[in-house]
Parts: sequence; structure tokens; C-alpha cells
Amino acid sequence: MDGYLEIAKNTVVGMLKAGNKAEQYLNGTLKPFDISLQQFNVLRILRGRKGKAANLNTVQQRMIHKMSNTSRLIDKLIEKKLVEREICPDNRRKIEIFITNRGLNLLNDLDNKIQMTEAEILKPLSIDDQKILRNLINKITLNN
Amino acid sequence: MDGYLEIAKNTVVGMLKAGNKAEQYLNGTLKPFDISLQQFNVLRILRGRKGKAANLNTVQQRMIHKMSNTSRLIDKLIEKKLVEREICPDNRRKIEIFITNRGLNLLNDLDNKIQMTEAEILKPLSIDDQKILRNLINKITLNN
DNA sequence: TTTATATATTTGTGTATACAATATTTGTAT
DNA sequence: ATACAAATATTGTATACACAAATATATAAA
Repeated sequence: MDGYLEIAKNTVVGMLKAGNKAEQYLNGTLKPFDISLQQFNVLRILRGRKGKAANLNTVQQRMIHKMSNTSRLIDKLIEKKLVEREICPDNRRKIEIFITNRGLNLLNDLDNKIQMTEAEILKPLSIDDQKILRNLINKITLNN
Repeated sequence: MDGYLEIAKNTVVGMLKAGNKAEQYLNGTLKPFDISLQQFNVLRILRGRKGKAANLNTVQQRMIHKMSNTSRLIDKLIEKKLVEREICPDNRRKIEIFITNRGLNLLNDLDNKIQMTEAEILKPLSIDDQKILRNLINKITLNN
């Protein structure tokens, strides 16, 4: 295998490892709070809508992991009373999902801890390197 | 949230998305061949040892996804006759794992397709950008 | 109005995964 | 030798996931 292909291979393997490391770290931080990274991300998506409802479709599109069974993930969040689900009155096929105060409080408690974890993950990089990395990665994930 | 933390957050989210995208693409390429990305990586690890056996411990350390049940993953590969397992004679706690000719042939068939998939994933980046990305990512995953 | 098609969500099912518990073998100290 | 601890791999179990099929509602066509 020549140089060009070798670079591509190493880059992709590195992407997988880096993503996995980030996932491990974040899940470790979230575990004591009994939610998964995916659940956490859904909560953050909902918080980002500032009270406005999100239907399942929208949530699914913004999720990091494109998963098929978002319904059941929402079920888990409802069990924990972190979100609420209502049938959309305009279009009864759709559902609307809201984050509860309890959900907002949980995110509030987690914010600092997650920031520290993110800093820990990126510790080997200077702030300038982080910017470069972010920009390169953004190019790759543009249409996702 | 101020600039510094925002950069870190976006970078980490980007890492997750990029890793996930790579995983999706690679799994898509592997699916017609009925093996998962993890199984494929184990096969590549074994090929890299050029006939020498690897014990399960070694494989586990080199795996991209640090998973606990490598035993069962190996079981799957054995079912498909892509690897073989023997008890290590020196230390009967250990097992030794070999890739079979069938496994080598499968990798051979896959090499081009995987290279094309890697190129597809990295398409938005110039070769120089790929090098930069690889170097930055390597810093992050150094001790993994 | 009935039929067909499209959209949105949920559910069934097999597989994968994490984590802990359990062997089994080896090494070490008494 | 015996007992205890460490290393290595396997298994039990609950949860998470992917993919496809099913359900329910809405829209369009005949």
C-alpha cells in the first residue's frame, strides 16, 4: 500500500478511535446521572429549542447517531420524567416533545461536568489546534 | 457559554459525528460481505501479524472499540471459518487466534472497496488537510 | 366516496454491547 | 504441598441498537 492510501486509512482509523474515545469519556461522565450520551444529546437538542416543541422527526435529524428507534429512546426519557410527549394537534401523525423542568435542571447540573470532560478529551491540543481540528471535521460532516 | 468552551464543545461533537459517519460508511461497505466493522478490524489485526498467532488480550488492546466481549466476536469469526482458535500451549489460560486462508482472501477482496470508502469519507479534504487531521487526531488518541 | 399513496411514528425481532460474575489456570507465599 | 492472589478468558443478563414490518394519519387521485 502506497503513501496516499496509507494516510487515508490512518486518518479514518484515527477518526474512529477519536470518536470512540470521546464517547467513552462522555458516557463515563453521564453514567452516575443514569443517562446515555444519546439521551443527553436529545435533551440538549430540546433545550436548544427554548420551549418550542420538537417533533420526533426533527430530533432524529439532529442526533449525532442516526438511530432508527428514537421512539424508545424518548420512552426512556419520559420514564425519567425528563421530557414529555404530546400528539401534535395540527397533524396527529406527529408527536411533539418538550423538555421538562427536571430535564433542564439535569442539564444544568451536567453542563460543568461535560465541559470538563470535553476539555479532558482535547487536553493534548492547543486552542488553535482545536480550531483547526474542528474546521477539518466540519468539512467531513457537512452534509450530515 | 463563551468562546473557548464553545470551540471545545463543537470539536467534540464533531469528533462524534465524524466517527459515526466513518462507521456508517464502512459498515455499509462491509454489510454485503456479512461482517461488521469490529470483525473486520480483528481480521486486519490478525493479518498484520503475518501468520504469528495473537492471543485474545493482544487483539483486545488493539481494537478500535474497546469491548468486553471479544470472545463472542471471535466466536462469530470462527463460525464463518475466517479465524481459528487454539489453546496456548505455554499458558493454558491464553488462547491463540489465527486468520485462515479464507479470512485472508476475504480481506483481499475487501481491500479495494474499503480504500474507496475511506477516500469517499475523506473526499472533502485535500491530501494535506488529511495529514493535518491525522496528526491532530493522533495526538488525541495517543494513549489509547 | 373509495382507493391509493405518502408521511410519521411505533413495534417485532435478531444481534451487539456493557458490565459483572464465574470459571480456569498460573504464580507466589506460607 | 496448600492456600491465596493474579491473569485470562468465558458466560449471564439487562440494555441498546439496526433493520424491517406494522400502524395510524393525512393527502391525492379516481
